[in-house]
This record gives sequence, C-alpha cells and structure tokens, in this order.
Amino acid sequence: MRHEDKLTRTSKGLYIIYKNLHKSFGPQHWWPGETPFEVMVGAILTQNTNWQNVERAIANLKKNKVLDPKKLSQLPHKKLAKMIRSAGYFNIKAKRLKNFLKFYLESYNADARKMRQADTQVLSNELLKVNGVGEETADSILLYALNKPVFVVDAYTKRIYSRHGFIAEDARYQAVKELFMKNLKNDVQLFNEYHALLVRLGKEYCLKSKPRCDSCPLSKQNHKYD
DNA sequence: GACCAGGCACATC
DNA sequence: GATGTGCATGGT
Repeated sequence: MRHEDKLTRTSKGLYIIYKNLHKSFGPQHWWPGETPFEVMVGAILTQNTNWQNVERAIANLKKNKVLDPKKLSQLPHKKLAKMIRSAGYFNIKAKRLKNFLKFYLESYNADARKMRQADTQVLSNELLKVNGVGEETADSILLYALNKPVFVVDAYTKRIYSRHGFIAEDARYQAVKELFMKNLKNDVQLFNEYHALLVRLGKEYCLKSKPRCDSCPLSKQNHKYD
C-alpha cells in the first residue's frame, strides 16, 4: 500500500472517531478552569489523579484567596501541601507547583498573554525543563491555557487507540502525538475537543478493570480499521 | 479491601 | 532506551 493511501485512511479513521464521539457526547467545553493560570495549576494537580479530587484542591485555594502566582509562590510548603491535600501526592505536587511558578514568574512575569506570544516549540522546551512538568502536562498547558495547537496524549488515548489497532500498547508519547498531528488539521479547537472527548469516553467506557465495549459509542467500529 | 485515576522523576540495569 | 518504584487522596 502506498504511504499516502495509508495516511489518508488513518486520517479518515481518526476523524470518523472524532465525529462519532462529538455526536454522542457533544462539546465538552474544556478546560474546566476560569483563567489560564487556573488551567496551568489544574494541569499539574491532575497528574495521575481524578479531576474531582483536583477540583476540591482548587476550590480550597480559591477559598483561601491564594490562587495567584505570587501568593502561591510565597506560601510555605506545608501550608500549600495542606491546601492541595485532596489532589493526592500533595508533597510532591506542592514542589512541582512551586517549580512551575518560579519559571512562570521569572520568565514571563506571570503573564499568560506574554507567554502566549512565545513560539510553541520554544515554550515546549522551556516547560519540559521545569521539574515536575512532563510531556502531557506541558502539552495541556500549551493547548488549554495558551491555545497553542498541540495534541494532548494521555493514558486513555493510548488505551483507546491501541485497542483500536492504530498504535502499539507501549507506544511512546511523541509517537502517539505525531499520529494525531500528522493526520488531523492543525486546529486548536479540534485538538481541544478531541482530547476532551477521549477523556469522556475513557472515563465512561474504557476503564482498566471494567471496559464497557458493548455499549461504547465506537462499538460499531468494532476495533477494526485495517 | 482491592483497584483505579486526565504523570513524573529517579534509580538501576 | 527499557523497566521498576515512590508519591497519596477519594470514589467504586
């Protein structure tokens, strides 16, 4: 098979899945955060953690009126850790937040608009240098806080697309990201909605222990695309 | 009580 | 580069 044919078929497959999900679930209105800064904080707090637990932590920061770059960065470790307790890994996440805040304040004066003006690849490299910000967190910040066109890959994405035969189970982050970015239109809104829909699908139908493939919106496609 | 959740860094080989 | 481990809460 010619490379272009496969590319076209993959593109179509990925887009059909998107349309199915959008039809089933509707727009997801991501990211659930009021400001770019809140999105950045949420991106770090939600690492390997249920979003409900993160919401409690963010609500707690708001209640204490410290959801602000300078105030958060000046908060003693113990106080910060206590406030974000519900998000789990609170000691390590308090450190990670501080690491990010230092970068955000020193490099961009805690100004999301200024940050947004920077080149995407430059920003990506800078974010990945922050201890505690990995590939998914960096891309989440780029896409959902700064509206940069990058595709966010998470555990659900890998699970869903390996089960559907697009990638290997142990595919690397960058490989999965490329699959989407090379086969979809480079569109912030599309990337925003697609990832959000995959999380929605994952939560409801693709749990590790109890997948519900029978009633899944993609069940008609029956895990066959090739 | 076991398992899981919108990861990441670090040690070791 | 691959593999294993610690980090921790709250829901099912």
